Amino acid sequence: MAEHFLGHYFPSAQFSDDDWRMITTAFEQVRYAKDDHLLQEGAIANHYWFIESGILRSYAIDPKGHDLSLDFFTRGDVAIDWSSFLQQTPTRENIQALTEVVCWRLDFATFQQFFHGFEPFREAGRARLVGSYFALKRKSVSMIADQAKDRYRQLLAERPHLLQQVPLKQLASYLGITDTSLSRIRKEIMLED
Amino acid sequence: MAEHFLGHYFPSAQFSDDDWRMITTAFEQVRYAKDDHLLQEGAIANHYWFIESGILRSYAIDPKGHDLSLDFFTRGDVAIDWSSFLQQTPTRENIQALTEVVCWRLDFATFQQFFHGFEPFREAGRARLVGSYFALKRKSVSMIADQAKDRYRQLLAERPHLLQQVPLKQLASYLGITDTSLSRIRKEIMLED
DNA sequence: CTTGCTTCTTGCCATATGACAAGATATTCC
DNA sequence: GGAATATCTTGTCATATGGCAAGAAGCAAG
Repeated sequence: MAEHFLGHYFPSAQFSDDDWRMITTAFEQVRYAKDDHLLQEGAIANHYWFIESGILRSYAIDPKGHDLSLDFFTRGDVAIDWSSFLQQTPTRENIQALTEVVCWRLDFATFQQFFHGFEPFREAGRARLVGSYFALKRKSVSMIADQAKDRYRQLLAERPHLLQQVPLKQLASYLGITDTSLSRIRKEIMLED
Repeated sequence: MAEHFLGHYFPSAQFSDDDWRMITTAFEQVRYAKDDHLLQEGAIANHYWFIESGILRSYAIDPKGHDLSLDFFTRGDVAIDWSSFLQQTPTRENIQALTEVVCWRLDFATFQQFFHGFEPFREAGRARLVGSYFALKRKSVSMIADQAKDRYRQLLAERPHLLQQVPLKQLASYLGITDTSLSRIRKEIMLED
């Protein structure tokens, strides 16, 4: 079986050659330029994207008009608005390319077919969703239990590549603070060690 | 077909009589007394619970030893730690009865059998999970975008029954503030209107 | 009823973070 | 290369919320 990029995402061994071929050919490689939008507020998410390279950001505009970063996606991640995609309801989020991006996308109808048709695909999809849920809960607890400086330290430890490539303002709103505060926190940490 | 409490949870019309009977009989009615624990940190969640009456609370102990309320569950809700249940990994949460509780529980093995065996059961389960994810994301954005007073107002509007029956301290940590602050917020709101 | 125990309120002060505005740097584009 | 823009830093001051401790009020148990 030829080595397909999706082998990084699915345990291909669990599929028959035929099934695996059907699945991989259903994904379409897509490229986006910096600042392109993959999903815009109000639309119904009809795709999701397995990322091969580049950085994506999801964000929402809050009632006061502030841009809030919700998540960042890089190689190995799946960029998706779970609610809009699975419920086929209008999204409140936007997904935007922060760099040039190469990814593989699947549409909802095909996803449904695979989800109901292939047990390993189903388990993998459910595991992704649960993983997202867990990560969100962890972040949510951290927002309450930890100070901003600690949240930044954790991001620094876990996703250092983001800090290089994402503008400070977008990181700040992800951490739940202003860019001004993040700049100060960063300075304090520099002085500490 | 006899009217079963689970009819509130599943669109029973989508199942054949035989399937529906198999599903409903797999659920076991369980009662808990106030302060009983249904799940404790460190355990692997082997059940989830459809609630018929009473109030449950999930909480975690943060690194500083503070008790953080994660969620509340009442009639119509499903009390579950999605991550621990679906991934069969040790939980970091606790689920506790705040009142006497009557509920219907299902174990993981049977859940898996139904999930993979019945498409409507599968869709219903996935919809529940996505619903939880969406609610959590909404709360997460609110923690960043709204002030504590607004979060309290929203809780007051959406789940007023909780405010009557849940101790202020447990509500406060759910809102991400101290009981002292919540007491003050509550007073301010009383004076306003 | 009275003694305890939990829950809730209130006062005083501390602190993390926000708001705004001015510069300072870095980046992009012609 | 230089002008225009976006990004980042820093100062001053404002504010939401926390920490701690003392009471007050409600509840439970003998």
